[in-house]
Amino acid sequence: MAVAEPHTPTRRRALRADAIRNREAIVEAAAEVMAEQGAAVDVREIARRSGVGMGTLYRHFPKKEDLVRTVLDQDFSRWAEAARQAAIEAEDPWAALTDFYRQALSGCARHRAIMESFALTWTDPDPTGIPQLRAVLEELRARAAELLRPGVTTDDLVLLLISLGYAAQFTDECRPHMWNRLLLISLDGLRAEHREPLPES
Amino acid sequence: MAVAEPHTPTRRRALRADAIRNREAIVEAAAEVMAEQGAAVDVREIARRSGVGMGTLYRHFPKKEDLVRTVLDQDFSRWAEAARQAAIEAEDPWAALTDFYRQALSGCARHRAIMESFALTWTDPDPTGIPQLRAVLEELRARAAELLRPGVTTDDLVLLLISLGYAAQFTDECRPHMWNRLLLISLDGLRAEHREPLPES
Amino acid sequence: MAVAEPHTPTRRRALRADAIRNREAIVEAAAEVMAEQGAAVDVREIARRSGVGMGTLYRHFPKKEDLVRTVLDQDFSRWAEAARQAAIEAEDPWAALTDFYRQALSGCARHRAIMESFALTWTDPDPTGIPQLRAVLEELRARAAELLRPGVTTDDLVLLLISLGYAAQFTDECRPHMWNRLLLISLDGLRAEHREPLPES
Amino acid sequence: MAVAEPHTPTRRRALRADAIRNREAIVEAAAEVMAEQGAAVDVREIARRSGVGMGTLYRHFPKKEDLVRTVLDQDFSRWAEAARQAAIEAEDPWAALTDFYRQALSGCARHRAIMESFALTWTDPDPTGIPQLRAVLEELRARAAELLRPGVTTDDLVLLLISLGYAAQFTDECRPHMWNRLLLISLDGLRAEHREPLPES
DNA sequence: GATGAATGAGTGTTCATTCAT
DNA sequence: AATGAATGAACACTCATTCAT
Repeated sequence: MAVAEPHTPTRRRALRADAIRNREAIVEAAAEVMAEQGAAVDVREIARRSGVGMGTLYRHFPKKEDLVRTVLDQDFSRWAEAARQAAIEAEDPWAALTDFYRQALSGCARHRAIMESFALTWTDPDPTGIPQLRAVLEELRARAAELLRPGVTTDDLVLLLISLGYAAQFTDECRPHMWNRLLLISLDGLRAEHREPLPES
Repeated sequence: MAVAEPHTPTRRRALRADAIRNREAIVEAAAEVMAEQGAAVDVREIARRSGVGMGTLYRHFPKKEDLVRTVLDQDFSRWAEAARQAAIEAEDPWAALTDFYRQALSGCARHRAIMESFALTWTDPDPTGIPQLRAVLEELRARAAELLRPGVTTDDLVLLLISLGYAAQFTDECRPHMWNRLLLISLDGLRAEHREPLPES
Repeated sequence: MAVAEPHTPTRRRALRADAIRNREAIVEAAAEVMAEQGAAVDVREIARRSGVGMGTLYRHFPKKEDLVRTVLDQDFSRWAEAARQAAIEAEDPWAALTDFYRQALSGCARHRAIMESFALTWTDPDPTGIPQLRAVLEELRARAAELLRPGVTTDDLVLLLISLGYAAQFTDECRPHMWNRLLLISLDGLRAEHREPLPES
Repeated sequence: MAVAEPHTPTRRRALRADAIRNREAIVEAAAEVMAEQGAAVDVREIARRSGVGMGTLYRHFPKKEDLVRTVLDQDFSRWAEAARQAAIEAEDPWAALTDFYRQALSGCARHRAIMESFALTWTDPDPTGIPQLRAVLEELRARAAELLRPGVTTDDLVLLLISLGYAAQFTDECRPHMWNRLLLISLDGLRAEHREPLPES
């Protein structure tokens, strides 16, 4: 009697749906707290905010590190993708660069943990994280090559992002968008009209 | 004025000398370890390195925060002063600006806690800390006014310092002085030839 | 007796067959893992190995203790029965005793939980467990009475078994069958030629 | 003024005396609980019984394992030494063996953790623990060589001790000293009059 | 005044047991 | 009935701060 089968996919699905909802609640809560306070959060706080017990949290993420990584991977990717989209929608190569930074920095300003993660992933060969970002910047640099001063590397652009990201972050509360000025200044410094060679790193 | 001192002044003096020596040892040790690891250090480590007991440390600094502040005030001042000196010794206003940043960033790269402290003192009205820095940059800006693009504020210069300081710090281990390139770029962006107005913050 | 069953017997039967299969799978898996690791196992591990969910496991055994007891009862009985068989197949009373111990100890060496259980069931009036064992040893003792030193009680034989069982267990990995020597020694100590009276317990 | 010196040994001593008292209280409490319940104790229970806070416990023993080891080393040594003394005071080689076992087993009966430790130290080359014990038994065996059946090894004697120790332990509550009977039996099995060769281990 | 031992709330993590689906 | 996700009380361990000597 197939009807009585307890292993029907439908039933399974039902359970999973609930679990997935919980998992998402956990990730969402974690993302929220981590954006506010960085990665050094009490797991209990995450559990509380997501409305689940400790066990549930640990069922989905056996180590705190796993959750942190998951949130970081997700938020970092979304953030990088949003910035990439902003670049794509721009009209010209320079606007692409500008819009990319503007979008990215706006994200940095709101997410402490993303900024913290740079320190961890800077030397990390993991294809997500910095490398993902570098790839986008590499392309933007290629497209804007003629507008950029000679010798500017992709690493320069990455470091500039991180650097301004930090500024964006901690001015965000008291002086939101003050970083926009710094961005404009720095980008102007990247223009081709500046011929002075950059020092070896 | 000895009149205000109760009991035998001599004894007091002797003890005070000792106490001051201890206090200095504590601050020195704290500065050392905070430069390496930032402000989130185990107080025990500081006591150990300074060769005093926990009680002595807490007699001088009732809260960890007190010690951290003291160290920060001191190191921040020294750091700012060193940068100011570099500026003073420069030949022209632009070199003064450049040398100031170079010296300051070199300091940031080696002192984790100073970087961390920006976040704390950014909004702090305390005359030491950021305001002290701002005063110097204000002067440098005034001297270089004609070379700077219109609309550049002292706050821009302060934020640029903090921003590059962060870059300096975390590239210092793997790519020392990579921040020099970023510095050159940003400063070029500050030159008077750029006429595009900066946005309101 | 179908008369006592409420509702539709057919359905019930079907379900029960399934339930029984599950129950057996649980017990089997539990037995396996308890032999390896003792009774202090994660219940999840048992559920995993038996291929059932936690709910099913707890439906059959509301407390972990219930499952442990069930497994112990079963494995203990089988183990005792195997030893009894070895005794039955022996040629003479002394060989019966020897073979019983050899078989039993060989079982102890391979089943951690059985050894652990002695501590629990030693004082347990439950007819399975120790009493079951005692009954067999009582019979073996009776048959070998003339070969045994005066005053040897069944309890002595039971305790000897447990004692050697422990030795068997923890030498099994590094020095398998080293316990055989101890068994021979102890049994020789039980021979009738030793007339020295045993102390009151 | 040397009188004021805060680093005088006397002061140091004073503090240490207190600390040592605490340390001893911790070890004592731990030994007590571990004798009752084995090594798997809640550290909080130890802290509670010794009347100190968690921090104090962890100051003296940075890891639970450290405390467990300390207690085990101490109690094992005392226990082994007590047994050795009993052997020394005996009148003849056989009595030495008997008294050694009696004393040792009496200790086993009262100390769960010592019994547990056998499993850990059985293969441990550490000079404390089993090897210490083996050395004593080696000597007792040598002295009683002529009275022992041929082929008895020191390892046999060690394993016999552990084996009977287990029996002693779990009969101690309900049937104290029942193990005395088993000891007599086993030792009789070791006597020279038994010529049957022991199997290879 | 100096010392460093003592304190205990808080942190990451596990696991027997319950419950919604 | 079966599933496995959810629960939360423990547990080992850390560290800013206090206190007896």
